[in-house]
Amino acid sequence: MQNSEAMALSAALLAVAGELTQRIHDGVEARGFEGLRPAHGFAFTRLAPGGATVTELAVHLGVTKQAASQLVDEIVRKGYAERRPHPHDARARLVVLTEQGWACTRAAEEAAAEAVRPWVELLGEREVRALRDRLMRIAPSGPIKPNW
Amino acid sequence: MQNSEAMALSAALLAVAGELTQRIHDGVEARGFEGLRPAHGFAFTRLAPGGATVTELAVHLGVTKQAASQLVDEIVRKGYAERRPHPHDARARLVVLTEQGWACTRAAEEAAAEAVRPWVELLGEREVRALRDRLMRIAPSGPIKPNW
DNA sequence: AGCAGGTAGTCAAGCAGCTTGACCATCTAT
DNA sequence: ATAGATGGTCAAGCTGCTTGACTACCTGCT
Repeated sequence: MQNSEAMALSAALLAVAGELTQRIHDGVEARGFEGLRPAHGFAFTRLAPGGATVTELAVHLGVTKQAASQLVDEIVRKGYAERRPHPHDARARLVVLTEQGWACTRAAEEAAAEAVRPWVELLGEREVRALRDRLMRIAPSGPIKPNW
Repeated sequence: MQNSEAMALSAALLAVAGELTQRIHDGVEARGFEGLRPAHGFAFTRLAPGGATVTELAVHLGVTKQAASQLVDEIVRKGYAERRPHPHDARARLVVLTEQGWACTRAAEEAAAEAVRPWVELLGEREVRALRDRLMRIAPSGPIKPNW
C-alpha cells in the first residue's frame, strides 16, 4: 500500500473519530449529563464491568495515577461514581458507578447509536457492520490515549 | 443497529484512532523530527496544499486563532514553516511549509504506511482499501478536533 | 472620498488538566 | 520479621488552551 493511501486512510480515520467523539459528547450533554468530558466516558467504560482501582484506571487511560485520582474525584463529586473499600486489599479503593453513572453510560450508548445512524443511511447496515468487524479485529487492547 | 453495537463500533474506532496517532507520532520522531505533537501534524496537512492563514488554521484545528498563532510560532521557531506576506491581504500572513516541513510531512506518510502495515497483514490489502473507502465516505470535512 | 463595521493578527492574563516528586499505608516475598 | 514493591494522596509546577483587549487593514454604503 502506498504511503499516500495510508495517509488518506489515517486522515479519514482520525477525522471520523474526532467527529464521533464530539457527537457522542454532545448527545450525552443533550440528555442532561453536563460537566463531563470525553475522558470521563473512557473511564466509565473501564469502570462499568465491576469497578476498578485508581491505578487500573490510570493504565487504561494512559495517564498518571494522580491524574486518574483527580478524575475520579470529579466524577465522585458529581455523583457518577463512588469509592468503596477494596474487598481484598486494604490499600486500594474500588471505584464503582452509581445509578446515575449507569444512566449516563446508557445515554452514551444512545448517543453513539444516533451518531452512527447517518453512516447506516449512507452505507447500509451491512456495510457498517463490516466496518465494525474490521475495526474490532485491528483494535488494540492497550491504553486509550486521548492526548494527541 | 442496536445501541450496544454502535458503542462497540465507536470504541473500536476510537481505540484504533488513538493507537494510530501514537504510532505515527513515534514514527515521525524515530525519523529525527523531535519536539512535535500530533496537533502539529494536523496543522501540516492544512498547510501543505499551498499554505494557510492563522485564522484558516484555527478553523481547521477547531481552536482559537490565538492558540493557532502560538502553534505557528512553535513550528516557525523549529524551522518547519515560515510566515510570508499574504499576496492579496496586507492584514494576513500566509504560513507555508519550509523544505524541512515537507520532509517531516513525507516522514509522517512513511510512518502512517508503517502503522497500517499490520492491518494489511491481518486483513489483506483489499479489505484495508475497503475500510479506507468506507471511512472516506463518512469522514466530515469540518474541523479536526483533537481535544477529547 | 470617507466613514462604519467586520476581519486578521498579536499581546496579556488566567485556567484546567496533566506531570514530577515526595510521602504514608499496606501488601508480599524472603 | 523485615525489605522492597504497590495503592493512593498531597503539593507544586508546567503547558496548551481560553477569554479579553487592542491595532492594522479591508469592505460596503452613503
